[in-house]
Amino acid sequence: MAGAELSALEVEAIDLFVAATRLLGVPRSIGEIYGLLFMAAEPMTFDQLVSRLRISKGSVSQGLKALRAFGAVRVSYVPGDRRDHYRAETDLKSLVSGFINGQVVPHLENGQGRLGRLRVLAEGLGEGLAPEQRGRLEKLEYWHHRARTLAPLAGKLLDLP
Amino acid sequence: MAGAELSALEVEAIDLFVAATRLLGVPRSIGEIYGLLFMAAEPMTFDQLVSRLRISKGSVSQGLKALRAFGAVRVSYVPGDRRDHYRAETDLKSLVSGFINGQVVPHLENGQGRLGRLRVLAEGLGEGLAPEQRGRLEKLEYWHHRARTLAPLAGKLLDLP
DNA sequence: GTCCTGTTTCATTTTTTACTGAACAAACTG
DNA sequence: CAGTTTGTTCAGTAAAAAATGAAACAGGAC
Repeated sequence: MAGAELSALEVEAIDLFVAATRLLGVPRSIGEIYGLLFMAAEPMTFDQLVSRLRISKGSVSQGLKALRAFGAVRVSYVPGDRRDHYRAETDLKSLVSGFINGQVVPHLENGQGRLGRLRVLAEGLGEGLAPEQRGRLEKLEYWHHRARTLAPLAGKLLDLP
Repeated sequence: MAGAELSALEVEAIDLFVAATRLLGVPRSIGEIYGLLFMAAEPMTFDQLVSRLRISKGSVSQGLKALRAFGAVRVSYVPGDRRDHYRAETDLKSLVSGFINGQVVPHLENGQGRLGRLRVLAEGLGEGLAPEQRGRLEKLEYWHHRARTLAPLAGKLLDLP
């Protein structure tokens, strides 16, 4: 019933990606799934992930959903098999762009709303707003603009140097 | 005993920075502290932060420690006052560099170690390593190299466009 | 020295987040 | 069609992270 033990190589690779999830603030199980797929010589099925990683179906389902959402795993068609087979996307540019679009851009967008409200409050205060505060609000607008223009370029950046 | 209520402007600014902490994966209290300092017309003391934000001394102490660690707050000297006065650093380049150096670079450094172990394991396998796996390991080395060379440039990037 | 004042530390509690597993749905099979 | 396989959802639970507050500490002031 249980899948094969993980090899030392797989364990080490998974460990590396699990460490990366800390930095990125995504759940550990996502790192486990991506790590195993990354080292796999060929695409793996849902139940292989469950049995080899020994995590629940729920976690695998949620994890794959998230990974698909930002393009970090792809589904391969395998003739004669009804199950989906998953493989890791390994193009760095795609991964970075996917992450930015999935995790960062949405935040920037509702930052838009917050900034708007802040601007309204500031206008309401008129002279009640200290010059320092006015300057800070300008900084914020500038930061936000910076982030919004640079975010889409993050992937492309990897081409240049 | 309690500090003045937060103004609507302050609440909104704090809210914005608290939202940012989610994205960056740092504790909420750090966003509150930075947000309040950011909107403050002048530097604030430890106990002002405690009483106006109504969070514990422990949180303020830890939060300021972290913020100082990556250069997001500075301590101002105020003549005749024994207390430290804190102000927000608002130079975007400094903030970005500080964050990268504090949160990202350490991760990259111990990624170094993990990669080394992975390399050793791979060599031990010799022909037991599938060509796909060999390719993946090369990708990893490349990614890591990329990250290490680009990380220090992140701040400078903000000069250009 | 003792007494303040300002800050840090850390064991405990609270809150948040991620994981589990069983029930469910959809799609295929014979 | 009934039965099976494949994958999803979600309420409950477990684990991790953050906040609290009391105690300890540092360094002036007296």
